[in-house]
Order: sequence, then structure tokens, then C-alpha cells
Amino acid sequence: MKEIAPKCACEELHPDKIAHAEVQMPNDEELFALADLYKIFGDSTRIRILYVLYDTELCVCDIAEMLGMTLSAISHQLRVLKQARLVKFRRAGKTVFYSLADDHIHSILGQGIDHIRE
Amino acid sequence: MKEIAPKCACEELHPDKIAHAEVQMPNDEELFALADLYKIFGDSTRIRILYVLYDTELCVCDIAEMLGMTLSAISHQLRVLKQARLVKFRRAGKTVFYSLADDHIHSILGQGIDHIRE
DNA sequence: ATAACAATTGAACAACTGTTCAACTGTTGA
DNA sequence: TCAACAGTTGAACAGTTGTTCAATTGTTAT
Repeated sequence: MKEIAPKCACEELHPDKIAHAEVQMPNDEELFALADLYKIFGDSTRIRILYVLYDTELCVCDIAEMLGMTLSAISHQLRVLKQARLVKFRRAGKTVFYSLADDHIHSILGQGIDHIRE
Repeated sequence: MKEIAPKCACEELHPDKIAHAEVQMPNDEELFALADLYKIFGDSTRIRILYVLYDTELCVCDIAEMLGMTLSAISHQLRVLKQARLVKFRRAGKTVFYSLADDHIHSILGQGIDHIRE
């Protein structure tokens, strides 16, 4: 547990609370990783891509059409989603089909929409 | 269900998949709201604030001290968290104590850290 | 080979975001 | 009333991000 050097007067009023909070706090590495994950979901284009892939695979062209955006814009975002391992892909001839990387992504998306609708 | 006008050749190969995906997709309003929520979590300063508040209330000064940041920077981010209704606050004399808005935020934070650690 | 098509990539640009700094508000105690 | 302190706010700045455009890759069919 890290020692906190009190610099403001109010801090001395509740050092116990600070100590307690420090224990619960995940380490910085975990928190930065978590922020990075949420950052991916925090863009409407990317989250719309994830939802159109919710239960099917689609090619880049289809996604662009459904979202009313250019192939290039979608491809750039698919690259981000690919690097974050949120989607996987397979090539079939000229066409590349994308789909969600695993069931875990489903549950995150499911919880997300539950939160918004409640 | 929206009609999709096929513009690329590959789309005609699987119109059934497109229709299916369209049904599952939440509406745009919901998706933009969801992206906005994730955007809040997608900043390391804000997510660190949320985690130090995980099981206690703290004043702005304490949070700044624990995160090694200025009062001003923390105050700006607390404003964002306040507007998103993720934290609440109470004033006690010169000091303002912040805490998580409700238990629901706890469960979101909990799922987040589970995902990173698994 | 060559043309046509799906998709990717890099550079450039505008829009957005987070921190800093300085000025300010509100509360307390002398 | 005045000084000290906790916190807020707005402007400015640098850094980041998402889209567009043009050029390019890779695959298929002729």
C-alpha cells in the first residue's frame, strides 16, 4: 500500500478512507488498458460496426452500405477493431468477411445496451 | 426493417445476413448514447478517479493527491463525470466530497476490471 | 496480360480533447 | 473585514482522432 503525503488540510481529516481506497484501486497498468478498451467502444462508428456484426459476418462493403459511410472510413475503423482483437476476419476471394472476435464481446455489447435502455 | 439498396456485387451474395443484422441493431439514438457513455470511461484520468471512489467518498484535494495531478485537472474531469451522472457530491464547509452515483456504476467498473484480468 | 472489383493504406485536414494557467467563487476562522 | 483555503471556471495550447482523397494491393475473370 502506497504512503500518501498529506499536502492539503482536508486530507488529514480522513486518512483511513484514502488507505481503504488505495487497496481497492487496480494498478495503473490495468487502468490504462481498461481506458484503452473503453476508448474503442467510445466512437459511434466503431460501436455501430460492432452491433451490425452482432450475430453475423459481413464484408466491408456491406458494413459501409448499412452505415452510409465510405469503404475507406469503415476499413480504417475495422483496422482499429482488429488491433484491439474485437473482430476477426476471413478472406473469400475478393471479399473480406468480418465478425466479432468471440462471445465475450457479445456479453459486453449486451451489457452496454441494457444499461442504455434501463 | 430498412430496405438495403445493393450497390456492391458482394452484397447480393448474402442479403439474408444483412436483413438479420438489421433487426438486431439498436437504433442510432441508443448507439450514440452508448458511445458517449463509453467515451467517459475511455480516459485514464476519469477511470482512475472512478476507481479511487470505488468504495469511499473523497474530496477533490485527496483525489488530486492520490493521482498526482493538479486540483484544476481533477475538477475539470469531475465536472464531466458529474454531467454524465456517474458521480454525486456533497459539500461540507470548504470541502466537496465526491462518490459514485449508484451501485450500477460499481457493476460496470467490476465487469471492466474482470475483462482486463481474465 | 489486362480490366474490374474489394479492400487497404498513407497523407492531409478539420474537429475534438485534456491539461495548464490565471482569475474567480464560496466558506471558514481570526 | 480580511486572509487563507477548497474548489470551479474559461481561455489557450498541444496532442489526438476520424474522415476524406488518392494511390495501391490482391484477387478474379476474360
